[in-house]
Amino acid sequence: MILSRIILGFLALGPMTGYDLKRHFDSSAAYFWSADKAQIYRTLSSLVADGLAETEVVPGDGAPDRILHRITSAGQDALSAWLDSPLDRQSERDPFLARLFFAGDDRQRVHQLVTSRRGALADFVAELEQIRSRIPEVTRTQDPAAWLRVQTLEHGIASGQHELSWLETLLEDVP
Amino acid sequence: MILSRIILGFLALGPMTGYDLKRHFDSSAAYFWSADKAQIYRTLSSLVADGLAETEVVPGDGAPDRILHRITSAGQDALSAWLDSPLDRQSERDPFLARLFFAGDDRQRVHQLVTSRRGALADFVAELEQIRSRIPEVTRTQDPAAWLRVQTLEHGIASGQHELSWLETLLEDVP
DNA sequence: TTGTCATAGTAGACAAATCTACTAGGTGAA
DNA sequence: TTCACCTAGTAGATTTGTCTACTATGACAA
Repeated sequence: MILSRIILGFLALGPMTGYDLKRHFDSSAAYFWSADKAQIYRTLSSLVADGLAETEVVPGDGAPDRILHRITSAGQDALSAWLDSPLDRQSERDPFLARLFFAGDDRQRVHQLVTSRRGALADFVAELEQIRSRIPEVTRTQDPAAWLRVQTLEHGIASGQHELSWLETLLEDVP
Repeated sequence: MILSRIILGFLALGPMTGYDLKRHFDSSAAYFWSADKAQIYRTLSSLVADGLAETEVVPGDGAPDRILHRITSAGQDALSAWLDSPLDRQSERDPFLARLFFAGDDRQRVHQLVTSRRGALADFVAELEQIRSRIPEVTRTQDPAAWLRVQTLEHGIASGQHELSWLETLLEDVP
């Protein structure tokens, strides 16, 4: 499934441990995917079982061993196949919109809901901007892959801001 | 979980069958939630088991019976409790952004990916606009609950258009 | 008249996601 | 020096989600 392909995508950027991957999901990938720790480790195991990744144990003297995962050439092929496969219809799922849809005619409830979403979203956008600020400037010609990653991040920021401004107009209409 | 609350939200608008719910998920709820048919029926059973909904069998002479589900007062309470409970942190998941992030420096691949997303998204937005066009105009003072549902739909349309225009600029940059 | 679509619901298998709770050592602060 | 947090990984249970395949009937079109 998709999580395994995303993990392959990260492994293609360099070998890493389950813990490294978890940090990626919580930072650079936060605006397009999330993953549970247990799920990451389980998926790594299945990638190794399928020959799409291989492991190398880096002994941590005293500290727990690090299990580095490296993408294999079969893994590269699987990643490419995924990237080139047709997009299946996206099922949009937005828990906030779901609530708002049913919030009904209770002005107070709507106000509270919108305000708390605004707070959470503002925090999220701020986090993305933090991540953005730590990435050095690149042009498309210099490093197309890095440039593309920045584009997706900036889109995440822009669409967050777009929703924020919608929330503002909602709050004006429901004072 | 959330699906059960969304179903309660629909039942609060009027009693309906599993089939009715499936149609709602495929139309009016399409921009904020999707649900599998089997999942809907299973969730309905658990709502009844928990006393949050009750059933009434409407015999279809010849045709299969319709099992109408009606929200109970305990169900109303559960719905209210959900609407007023704190929003948990939203985990954004976007399979298209996930692919784009890893599409790397293959210009052709990026172009193809963006183009096909544009096609699918344009179709989706067109569907939402179709749904919008079938809803009569309401002002907030006339019917606040209906007005709010229209607002969420219009936000779905607007954010779709926002992404579409981003895809356009991407295509200009990656010709 | 055969086929397809819409209605209405059931059953089972399987895959994926989440939650909780562990082991185990290192670092830094109150 | 206790407590919390970070690193690194494992184990198990449970919940959700998805897919496939069924039973039935009515309506409509080729």
